[in-house]
Amino acid sequence: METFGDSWSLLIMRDLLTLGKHTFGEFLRSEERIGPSVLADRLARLERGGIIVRTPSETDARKVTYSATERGIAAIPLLYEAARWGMGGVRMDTDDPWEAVMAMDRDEVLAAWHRAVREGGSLFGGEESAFARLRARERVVR
Amino acid sequence: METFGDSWSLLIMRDLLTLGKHTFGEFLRSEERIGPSVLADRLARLERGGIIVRTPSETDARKVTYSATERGIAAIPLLYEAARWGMGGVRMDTDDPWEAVMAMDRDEVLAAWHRAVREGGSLFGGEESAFARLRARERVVR
DNA sequence: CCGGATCCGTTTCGATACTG
DNA sequence: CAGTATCGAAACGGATCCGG
Repeated sequence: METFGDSWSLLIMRDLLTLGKHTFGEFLRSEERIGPSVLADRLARLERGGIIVRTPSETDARKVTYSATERGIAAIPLLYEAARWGMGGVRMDTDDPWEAVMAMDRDEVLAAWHRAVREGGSLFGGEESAFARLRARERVVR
Repeated sequence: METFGDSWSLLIMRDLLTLGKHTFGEFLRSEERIGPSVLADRLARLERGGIIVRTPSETDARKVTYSATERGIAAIPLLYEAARWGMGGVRMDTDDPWEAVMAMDRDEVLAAWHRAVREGGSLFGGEESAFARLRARERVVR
């Protein structure tokens, strides 16, 4: 609960789990403009907390990727509810992917999201995103 | 999402919705020792955000109570998931009421919790707490 | 008394510059 | 590109004071 009381940690987890960001630079270029020193601090904290893992590339020392541990993945329902609460039930932007997600079955969304992250993906990011798969499946069901 | 990135606001909402605290003094005497200036600031912010309402007593100006708006009540699922994540699936204290809650059906807990708060109660606080009712019902079902 | 404002030393932030 | 160094500005939080 300590970690999610900090807004930057929350944002990092959001970028990691919903947008599929993995590198220092990607987090740095987030919408909210986090400073590099603060980012480094929060990444270290999250790592110490067992929520993310830092894995430097063996070939190129400059390349470091961050990914969620099982404990980090377990925070997905929390992010889901945070997003739902943040939207406030208001239907403003029909092109917003979050809108589409919230219209789907909660359990199915969470299951697909979990699976995607475990396979190195995320909710929205990448070609094999949970969102893309859910949409494809939705089309089949109809 | 802004409001729940702040740990004090989060704690205030927790005290309000799970422990049934309603007054400045009660929040002040919370486990985490929030300072009066910060508390006043956060209460004002939450009020401006339409998440809580401040209602001074008409008879006694010293008595002021804070309660959750519909928007604040809508944050209950978020608190539920935060609590669940915070426990980390670990079974440490069998007397912990949160443990008992997590063993119950999610939908039923959320429904009872919502109802209790709307009636001026909370999850754990007070005689007519959602928890007390859920336990009573559980005993009947068996 | 109780809700809150004021004051003040300390911590944290965030932005830019810099290093390997 | 990943991360440090630095520094002024802001926020914190703890103690104390004030008004109804």
